[in-house]
Amino acid sequence: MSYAADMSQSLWQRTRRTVRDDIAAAAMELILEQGFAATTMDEIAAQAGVSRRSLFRYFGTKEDVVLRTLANTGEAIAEAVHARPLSETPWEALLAVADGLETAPTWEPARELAIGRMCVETPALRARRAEKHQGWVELLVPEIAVRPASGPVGDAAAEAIVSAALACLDVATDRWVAADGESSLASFFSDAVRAVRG
Amino acid sequence: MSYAADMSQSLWQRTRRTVRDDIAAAAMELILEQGFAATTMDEIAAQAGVSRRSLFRYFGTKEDVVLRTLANTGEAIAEAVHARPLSETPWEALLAVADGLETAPTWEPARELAIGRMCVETPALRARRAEKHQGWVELLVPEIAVRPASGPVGDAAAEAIVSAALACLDVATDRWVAADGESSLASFFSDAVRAVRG
DNA sequence: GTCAGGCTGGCACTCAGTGCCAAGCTGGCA
DNA sequence: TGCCAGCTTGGCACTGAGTGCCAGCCTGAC
Repeated sequence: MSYAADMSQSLWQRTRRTVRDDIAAAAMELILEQGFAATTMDEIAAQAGVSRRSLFRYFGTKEDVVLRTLANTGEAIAEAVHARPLSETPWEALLAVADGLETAPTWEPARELAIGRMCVETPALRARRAEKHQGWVELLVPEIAVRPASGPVGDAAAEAIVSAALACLDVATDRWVAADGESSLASFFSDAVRAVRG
Repeated sequence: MSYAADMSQSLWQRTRRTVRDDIAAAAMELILEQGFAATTMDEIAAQAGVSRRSLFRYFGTKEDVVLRTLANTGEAIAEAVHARPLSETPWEALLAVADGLETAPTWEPARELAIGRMCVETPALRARRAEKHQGWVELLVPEIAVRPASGPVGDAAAEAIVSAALACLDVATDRWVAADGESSLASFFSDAVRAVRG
């Protein structure tokens, strides 16, 4: 069944966020079937029952249609780090947060796996994901900079730590996707961190 | 004076690499003047004295025109790591290689700074650079995986180490660019690594 | 001299993304 | 109830990146 039918009627009454979600759901249906590169924004617009122009108002780029959830994830991670006791070192806090990631209400393994697979096979998506991660850095730096380590941490050091941690997350995600979601993402993450910190 | 005049005559006789370099030089002249986003591939082609179509044969994307040197850098780094004694740990080798980076014959601080600045202000370029770095990972992993650490290293750990190191390099590059090339890139890199490995 | 293979430029096309404008909806106010 | 201001939508036209195709030209081998 198509999304076009029911969405064309009640679109205006819905809140913006709901519309976004509905469009994204319709888009994912198409993209998972045809692949990211082979799906055009015109097709997505048609499937979602909105005009091409409006589609670009909701999602600035085609990549954002797939990766829209990542911005929220960045804020969620920052909040989770914020919630950790200040006595924890940066890495203790980050590892603890990673452990809790998969139990968050917004965590849907199937969706994350699908996105992960798509990122592996579509460099443009991977690049865009990296950009999003870059955005997370500035969210996370203030949470990390205040934490204790060997010596005062500071912004420069915090930025290095956060960037390295996100690199570990990327590696862990790739491994997790390659393993088809077997085992937990957190375990791959802690493996990566352990390797890096020796 | 323009590149168009002298290049339109002798273009065919030149070797492919030279042509690439000449095109890139002409392009950089334009891009540094107008900015990356405001410069079109048509303008670059005209300035370089080649057709738009041929320009796309030499550089698959607009970003590649600016970042073309990075692929070589990846191989150069891999070779440099290969040349380090096998008794060195991954991080010892990587730090040593970073120290030597700026004395390499291909290292031109002015160009690197210009590229770095452009990457800061143009997300698309930054994303593309990240993609290139991703390509370096597979070059570097075999060089790192054979090195000693606390326990056997292996590919998974090596990938994490290399990715984290490249994240440190990115942070270091940003700082170095922000400092306008004052101090050495290597010192920023070792600062980052020290912060990460605490 | 000629023939095959590779490089070149031109043309037309697809598709992402943007600016502009007119039409419609909504909530507030008289 | 009627009107007005502001926001959203959709349609249109446009720019610019990137690609496929083809025809012409140059080069090197025989």
